[in-house]
Amino acid sequence: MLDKEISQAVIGRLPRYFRYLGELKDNGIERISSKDLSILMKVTASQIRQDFNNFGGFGQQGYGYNVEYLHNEIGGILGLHQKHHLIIIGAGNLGQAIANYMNFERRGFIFKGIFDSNPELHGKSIREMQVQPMENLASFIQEQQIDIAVLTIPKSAAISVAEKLVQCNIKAIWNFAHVDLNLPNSIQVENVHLSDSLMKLSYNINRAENT
Amino acid sequence: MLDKEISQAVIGRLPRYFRYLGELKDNGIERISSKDLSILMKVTASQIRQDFNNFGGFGQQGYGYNVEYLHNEIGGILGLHQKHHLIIIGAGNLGQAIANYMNFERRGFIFKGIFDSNPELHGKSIREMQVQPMENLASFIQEQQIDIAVLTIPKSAAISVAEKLVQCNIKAIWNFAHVDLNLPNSIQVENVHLSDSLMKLSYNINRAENT
DNA sequence: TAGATTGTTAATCGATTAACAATC
DNA sequence: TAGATTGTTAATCGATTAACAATC
Repeated sequence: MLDKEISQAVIGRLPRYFRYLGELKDNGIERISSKDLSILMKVTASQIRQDFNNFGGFGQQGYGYNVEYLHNEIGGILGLHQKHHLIIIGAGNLGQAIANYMNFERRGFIFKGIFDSNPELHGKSIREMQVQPMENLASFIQEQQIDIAVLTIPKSAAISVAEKLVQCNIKAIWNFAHVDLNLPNSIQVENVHLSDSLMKLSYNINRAENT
Repeated sequence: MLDKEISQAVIGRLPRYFRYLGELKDNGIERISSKDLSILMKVTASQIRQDFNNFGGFGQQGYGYNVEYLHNEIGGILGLHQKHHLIIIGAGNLGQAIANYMNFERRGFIFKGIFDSNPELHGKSIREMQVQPMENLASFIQEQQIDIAVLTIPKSAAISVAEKLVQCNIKAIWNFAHVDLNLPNSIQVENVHLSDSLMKLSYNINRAENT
């Protein structure tokens, strides 16, 4: 991978390509042209070819793209060929949901532990893991070589916990708290702001009704 | 609201403005200039003014913007002054988490019911609501005037359920299933694809390590 | 009034789409 | 070979930023 910077617009589309290619592969489709894929995905064939060519030529003139090969390449670009160790901080409903929804394991995201500041939850078993107190956090991250922390705690706690995670040399934070984390650029942050998403939906309902 | 179409890029930023303005308001700040807000939010002042002026002039030269007024206006644009009735379909971990994480109520999204196809869950109580069988869906939507359905079911079920919802005249679907729903344009769909989000994070971890 | 800051037009930048020569 | 389809350059479109006159 060269260092020519890929735009986040392109990155944002890669998981969707990955998903469609996975489905094609599961259906036994061997090859597909950018044109056919564009019809399936409702985007332009131009965009598909431009996107892929950010990472090199995956296709063949007159043939198209080999589905399995391309699927695998995009998986690699997305970093899915490496294993990532992750922990969940916040054992409330959302934290438990994510722990249990570990379809992610299939993609190399290994659930290693769950933490909460509430003593009542300590020792409670979630997916064969006992909820740990926050005091264990630093040593656990180091010992278990944790890459990713999932933040499913209220925003009041999120900022200070995030700073603590940075000190523990975490690589990335998957942030479900409804607050912006201002962390060093070396820490990767991906936000899932559910209420923002719901408000967008609300806007679009409104707009549809008033036109 | 006029019909000059606002780009989704702008809409996507509104909830964040709304959040910051809410916090300023809670902190007793009365007014703010686009410049100060731009520093706080780490965007350009130009963008802020352009964004707001899509909806009309909310500020005053030489003064800036009144925080409370602007907060309220943006809330209105986002449709938060109306009440929305929502149901959750899929009473698994994620569905339960969303039902319980009903901070949303504060914004006018009223949780009215939860459904699941699994008979073992029927009657189970979630936030004082009993899980209902799918057979009740159509009549319930009509009687309770449900606007929004939250889909927290596996993708295998999501497409057929979504089609059923369309027949029931639902207005909008908040889709957590990892599949694209191809529905009529009159139905508003907002996707939350958690695994896409995690893959983006994975890409950025990778990129940070290889540069 | 003078200073501050908006609303808005113009300039720039980046992303998407179209076109086509290269080539399988 | 002829047809198909990529990789890539050029053209277009849209979004962001800069600039500044209007005005509080």
